[in-house]
Amino acid sequence: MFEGVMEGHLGWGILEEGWRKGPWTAEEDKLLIEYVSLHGEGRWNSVARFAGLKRNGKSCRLRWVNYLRPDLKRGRITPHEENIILELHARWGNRWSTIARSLPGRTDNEIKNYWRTHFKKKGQNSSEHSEKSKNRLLRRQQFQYQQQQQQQQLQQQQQQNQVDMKKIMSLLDENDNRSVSSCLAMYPNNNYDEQYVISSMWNGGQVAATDGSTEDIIWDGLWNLDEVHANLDAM
DNA sequence: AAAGGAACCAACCGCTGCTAG
DNA sequence: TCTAGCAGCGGTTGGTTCCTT
Repeated sequence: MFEGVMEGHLGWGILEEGWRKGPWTAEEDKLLIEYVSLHGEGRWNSVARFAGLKRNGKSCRLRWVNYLRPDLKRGRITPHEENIILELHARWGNRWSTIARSLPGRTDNEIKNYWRTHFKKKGQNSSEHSEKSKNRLLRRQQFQYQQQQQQQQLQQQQQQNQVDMKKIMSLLDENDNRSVSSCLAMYPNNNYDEQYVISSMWNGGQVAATDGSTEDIIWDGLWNLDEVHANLDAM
């Protein structure tokens, strides 16, 4: 987001007591991802030593938890999630990490930010809420409603895909000698990503890229595997 | 088209609780 | 039991983007 622009900004990207501060660069992200994929989460203070990052453990943990974790959900908070946040905040107050646990893929930081921008201010000066901001809210809600409708359609599609996935998996169990492509051909409903995951799983998780850019594919694969795991958990 | 304000988001800080030695 | 180190949490800040006027 701030890369390049912020790099030269006074006070950002500087070294303080040997630690770099400010926005993360793509290179730093890459190092951190590599470190976590090798050593797992935790022992954040070792990251600097082993990954060659000039970041303290706190900063590394925060970057991973709030931005790099592969199971993070991107995009706006949906009205459904908003309801959950409201309900849980009423119950638990500002215990953001507790609330975040009920919203898979959302971070405490994200929820905290959302609450502050949407509800805290609303509560403070609800009486003086102008017509303008009401209209703005209305438009936003309309937009979110449309998004929700789209998401529901997507979910329906995914549910159908899950059924197909089950069938594919049982077929895989049933007949190890059958080719992946023939299994996939039987269920054309699945999208490319899911087909890719199935192929990866079939190949024992090994991923090969033809153009040499293995990294993106590997991470795409991890993303998709997470989704598959989530789907399997939900079954 | 430009200015101003609101919304969004990444990142830092300080504090607390846990745990190993 | 005490203490140091670490991880995690909530609060806050400040830059960017979006939207309205």
